[in-house]
Amino acid sequence: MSEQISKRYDPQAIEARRQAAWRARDAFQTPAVADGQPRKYIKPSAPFTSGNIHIGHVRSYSIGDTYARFSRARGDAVLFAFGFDAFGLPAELGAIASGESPSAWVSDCAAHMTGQLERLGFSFDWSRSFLSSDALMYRWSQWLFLTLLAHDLIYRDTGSVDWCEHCATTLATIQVEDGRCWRCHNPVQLIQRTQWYLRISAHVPENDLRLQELADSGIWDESSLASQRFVLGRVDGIELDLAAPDGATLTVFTPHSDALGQARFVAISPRHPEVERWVSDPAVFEQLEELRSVGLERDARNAEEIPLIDTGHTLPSPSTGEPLPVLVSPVVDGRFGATAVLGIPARDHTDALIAARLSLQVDDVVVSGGDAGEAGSTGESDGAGMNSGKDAGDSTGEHDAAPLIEGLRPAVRYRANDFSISRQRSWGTPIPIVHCDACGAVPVPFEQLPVLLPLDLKPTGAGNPLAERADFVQVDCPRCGGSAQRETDTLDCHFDALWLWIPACVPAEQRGRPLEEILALDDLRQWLPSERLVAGSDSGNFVFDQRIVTKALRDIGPLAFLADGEPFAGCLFHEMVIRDGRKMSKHLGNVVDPDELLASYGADTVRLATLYAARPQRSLNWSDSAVLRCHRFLTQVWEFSLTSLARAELRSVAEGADSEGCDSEGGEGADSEGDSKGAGAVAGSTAEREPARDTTEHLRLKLSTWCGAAVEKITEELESLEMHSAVRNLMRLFDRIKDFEKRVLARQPALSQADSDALIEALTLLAQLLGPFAPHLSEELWIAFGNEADTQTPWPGVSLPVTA
RNA sequence: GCCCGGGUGGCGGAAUCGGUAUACGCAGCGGACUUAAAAUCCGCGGCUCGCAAAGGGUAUGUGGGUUCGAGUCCCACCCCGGGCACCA
Repeated sequence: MSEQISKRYDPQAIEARRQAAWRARDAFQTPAVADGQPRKYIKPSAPFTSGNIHIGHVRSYSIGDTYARFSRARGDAVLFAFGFDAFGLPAELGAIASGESPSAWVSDCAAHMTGQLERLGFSFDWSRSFLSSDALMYRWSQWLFLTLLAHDLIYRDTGSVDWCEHCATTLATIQVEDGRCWRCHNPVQLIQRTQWYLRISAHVPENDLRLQELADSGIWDESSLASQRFVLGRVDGIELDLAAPDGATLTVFTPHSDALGQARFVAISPRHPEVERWVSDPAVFEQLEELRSVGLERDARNAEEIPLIDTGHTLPSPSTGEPLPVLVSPVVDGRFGATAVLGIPARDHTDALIAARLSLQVDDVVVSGGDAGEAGSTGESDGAGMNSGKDAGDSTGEHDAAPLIEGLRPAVRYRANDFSISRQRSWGTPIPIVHCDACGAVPVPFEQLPVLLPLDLKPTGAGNPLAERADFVQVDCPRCGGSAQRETDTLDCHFDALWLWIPACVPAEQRGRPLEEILALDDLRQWLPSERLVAGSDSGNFVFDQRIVTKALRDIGPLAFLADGEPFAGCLFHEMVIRDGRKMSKHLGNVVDPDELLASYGADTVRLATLYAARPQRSLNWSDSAVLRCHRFLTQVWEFSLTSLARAELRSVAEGADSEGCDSEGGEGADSEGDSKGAGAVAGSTAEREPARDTTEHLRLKLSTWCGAAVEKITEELESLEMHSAVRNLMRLFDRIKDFEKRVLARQPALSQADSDALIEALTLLAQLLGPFAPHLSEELWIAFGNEADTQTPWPGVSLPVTA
């Protein structure tokens, strides 16, 4: 075997050989789970079909793949597969630019990216990959839409969108340049439209509650938890009911339970269910309507700019009875959700700014740095927590030491809001709704799914190509049979993502079956929940909403087997790859091209470098020095291993005949043939004479201790996905192995048989430990060291069952 | 404005529980090998005073604090990056 392998490290040849072998033995096929075998569904992020893998993908999948390979080596059943997120605006723009249909564009992109990912050696089960734009996939989005709609978790409401009159189309934020259309440069206007919304509020408190369980489980990474807390936006405080002179009451909230006497106004969210009761004046109502239709300008979010409407009504202060003006402002939404709050300028920075705009008389403004109102309580969940009176000793709360106010009760508010899921675009999942003049909005019956999206759409940027297709739009009403029109809005990709973590659990050959049969599949159930999600830190919102919808589907029934309604048992959000301290972008010219790196150094080096350069939770500031370091490391491991192996083989050839046992350590008088440099060489056919006394046993013991420590440490680090430390320990182990040889040779001219055996054993262990990190090199060395080819290399100390 | 990260040599960055700051690599300098170059290997490198050696002084964004001891913990501040819901 070893003659076939060049001692020079040639990653291109090695990687081509290994990848061919993996394909031949279908190495990453998802196994059927055996009784008692741990199963792990490792969920990578779903890349958008942009056309190219970028270095951030390499980082993300290197972490996930290392964990997947480690898990297989320990004998776990592993499901590691993904799908492309193929719907969305960039696909339309790509199709416009290339003159293709979006479906052709995304399938070209997916094919190219798949080739890049295979070249990188990621161990995905490719038989399970998919595009979210496949009808077999998006019918699930339609099923989900109808299911949630039937349980009142989807509703219609109005919202505002950017509209270009000239192009007769809705524009996304990135299509608006300085207030003008990207295509025709005419001014953009905001218009009101009916939209579909996802109601998350019913499950938000449970998402909060479960967060503590996830934290206790220990397999949710701390920064992932923090991001979930941030999206949740929990604020603890108190609430009470205020009654206006005319009898109308309003429940108001505040986090500043100890400063009620310093309340100076009441602010209501424009989305508060009872807001209209407080805007009786037609002029004020008009302002409210305008506020709702215009939405929030990006630069008008801060307290100095944000719209305020004075309703002219007042409510009595909870402690003094003084009248407090009642305002309507979206400033409430961004901090506490669609609720009503007390404005306490003396304690709250934002409230102080608003009071200043209203020229309200305020007591001494003592704004504490803590500003508990901001939902920044990402630390401990009770960071802003204060049961009434908890902070009463605070010097700023002296005004109303403790007049007990009736009806005061602890309360919680969440910033997480319902969101719009419909888009006026042609390249998306069609919303399964038919609009009938007689019956209104009628859901398409489940058995008629999927509502197929025409594949030959040619978007131009103007109008809505889907709405212009009579063959799509004109249908009979499912209820009355009369003539009707299909909904021409499509679902936002965010909505597709709510289900898309599940299809990888369904074997490809089962995917065409009726939906209810797939939901009953054992295959589907045994892999859920996913053992670990590995995704970019920008996925926080997606994951939050996946957690919401999983709970909804548990309650409705399809996912009832997930008792806690959590899709991911564990989660790691990694940070992005940057360069020169900046996010990579073509504009800045600081993009790293994975293809070039692959051509120069090979996949093992590139993967190892992304793992080594920074801990996953930190941004990786790209520098070539990490690649050079890793390349040198792998080169040296390769050459040192094969050279040592060749010497050991020479030794056994030379000694094979005359020495009785391979551990024979007899012999006297050191032979002085070793040369000063590669002294480990066994000189020709002259057998080395072993020294009379074993002067290197302590070194072998030390080496063995080092090996044991490395296995222990690296195993722990892989379990907690601390890849950067694991790589450092691999490098350290290699240094120690080299050091062992150096020290032995400082004492005697050549390695004894026992030294040689110990060296080969340590190098074999190193090859084994490298498996999850540099899988191509690892497997070639593992075979070179005489182990069985074409099987999964086991983790040290693990014996894998022989699979037929 | 708000949220989350960061700030250590010429550069990327190490430093487990608060215990020899600057591991490892890049660049640089010196050497080996070579006709030469490239590649590879070995050695030396925080700054500063000192011809040099020996030996001092000083240093982890800034200013305080806790401690026998702080890159690490606490308080205040400065600067940089990322995010802030029709991009995914």
